[in-house]
Amino acid sequence: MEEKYVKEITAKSEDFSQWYVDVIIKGELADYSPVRGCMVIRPYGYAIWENMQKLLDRRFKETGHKNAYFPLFIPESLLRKEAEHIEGFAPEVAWVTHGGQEELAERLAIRPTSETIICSMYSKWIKSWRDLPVLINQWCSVVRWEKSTKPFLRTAEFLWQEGHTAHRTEEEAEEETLLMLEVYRDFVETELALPVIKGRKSENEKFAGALRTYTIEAMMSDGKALQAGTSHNLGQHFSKVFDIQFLDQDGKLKYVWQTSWGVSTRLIGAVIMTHGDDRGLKLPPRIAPIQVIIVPIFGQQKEAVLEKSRELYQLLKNHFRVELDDRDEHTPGWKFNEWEMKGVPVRLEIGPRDMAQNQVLLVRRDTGEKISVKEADLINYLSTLLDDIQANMFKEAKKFMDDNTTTTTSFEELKDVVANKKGFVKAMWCGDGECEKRVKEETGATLRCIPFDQEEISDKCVVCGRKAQKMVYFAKSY
RNA sequence: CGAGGCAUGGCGCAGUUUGGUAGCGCACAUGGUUUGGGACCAUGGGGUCGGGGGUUCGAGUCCCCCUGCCUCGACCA
Repeated sequence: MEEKYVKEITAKSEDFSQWYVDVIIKGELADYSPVRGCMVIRPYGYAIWENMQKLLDRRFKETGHKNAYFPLFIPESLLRKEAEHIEGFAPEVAWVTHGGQEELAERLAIRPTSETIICSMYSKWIKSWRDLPVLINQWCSVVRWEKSTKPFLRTAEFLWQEGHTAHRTEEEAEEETLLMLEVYRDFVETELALPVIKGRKSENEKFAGALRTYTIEAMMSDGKALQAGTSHNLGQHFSKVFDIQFLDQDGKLKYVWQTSWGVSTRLIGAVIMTHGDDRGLKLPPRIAPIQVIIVPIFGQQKEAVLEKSRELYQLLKNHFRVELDDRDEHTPGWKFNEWEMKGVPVRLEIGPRDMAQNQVLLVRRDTGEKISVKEADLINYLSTLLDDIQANMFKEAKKFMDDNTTTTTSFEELKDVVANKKGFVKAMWCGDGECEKRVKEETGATLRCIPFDQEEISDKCVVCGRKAQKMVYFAKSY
């Protein structure tokens, strides 16, 4: 960076964590609240979430899902039914013990996730093969009493969606699990411009109570991995415990096969950490609350410029998410920094010089490039430009991920890369959880996923040297 | 939850060592001049020093407890 534009934000290179917090607070995405570990999502940050919701919800509907809402409270007995599940969540469940002054006969958990309460209803609703599949999604917040928190990435309460489906056969459930993983991949890559690795979680890393967990893993610009979304094939673990049975066509009583899948407001954190720079946030046009910010440069012709900028606003508002910053109390330069900090993809400057030539000046947030465009071409140009920015942001992020992915064939090399180079490490693995644990203990990196796109790097496990089963990704993660 | 650090107008900080009744920059308000990369002048408002307790004639400053935030680790979307 040739010049330091934004004074409020700590340089990324200086202190990545502080930079991240600065971008969120100064960019007015969120703020700390009086409640430990809980943040307030401010209007600008919430608008990003709303855009994400819209784009995701459309995809859910297109794949046949319907939204519903289940209770926030889960009776303790219900939560305890599936042993593996409660064991996984026990340390982070918040409990309600009193109603008013009276102590409850049975404690109520505040949902850390809704498998149990939803399953209890499914057992009531599902009787016949004709009732299947059940394809339900819920938008809600969940609570996990986290020990250490960080805005968007890990908070005690967070917003998410959780899909819960029930199927007639194992194959159908597996198909659904993979379909939703693909929906997530498509969503984050297309709309959030976040490249991801699609794959399966190891036994150690899978969801408590799942048969198999699939994941999309993204790389943040400090080289750490972030689990961006998960899709679980729950098998029949829950249906057996919650007695979700149906009478199949062959006259036999069978347990349903289930899935669950979710993404959360953590994705906002992923967008910040993947695309942001020293000037602040950089938002992909598809989810940016403001795609084009109009900044009038008054010069000596304040009234005329103001009138023209209002005209431009009217012209553009039916095509783009656009706002006019006609505040008088700030200079143009101040506004430039402000909107760059907030990640607005395109700035439109209009001043006396542009007016004289019937044009406007567009400035790209992603590259800083300045382009003069004739007013007559503006709408077409902008729509192409926004697509271009979206594509370029994905390309940049993809390049960063590729550049920071290293292939290793020895444990020494793996340790060295994790310690000194950061990023993802590709290596062969024998499939033994003990080798996985050794990597974690000796390097701090975890097995992020077993990618669908396999490569044969070598035939030996990077840890123990035994015959390798799979190529996997290791990385330090959030 | 373990180790370390921090907490003073909205934000960033000084004042704490050697207790004496709170200051600077930015931001904010009003008026004026300005406006193509965080403008300038003038005037003005705002804090009781994270919370509680203690020592003292007197505490932002010393002692104890609590809380929150940040970093690292353990655990997790």
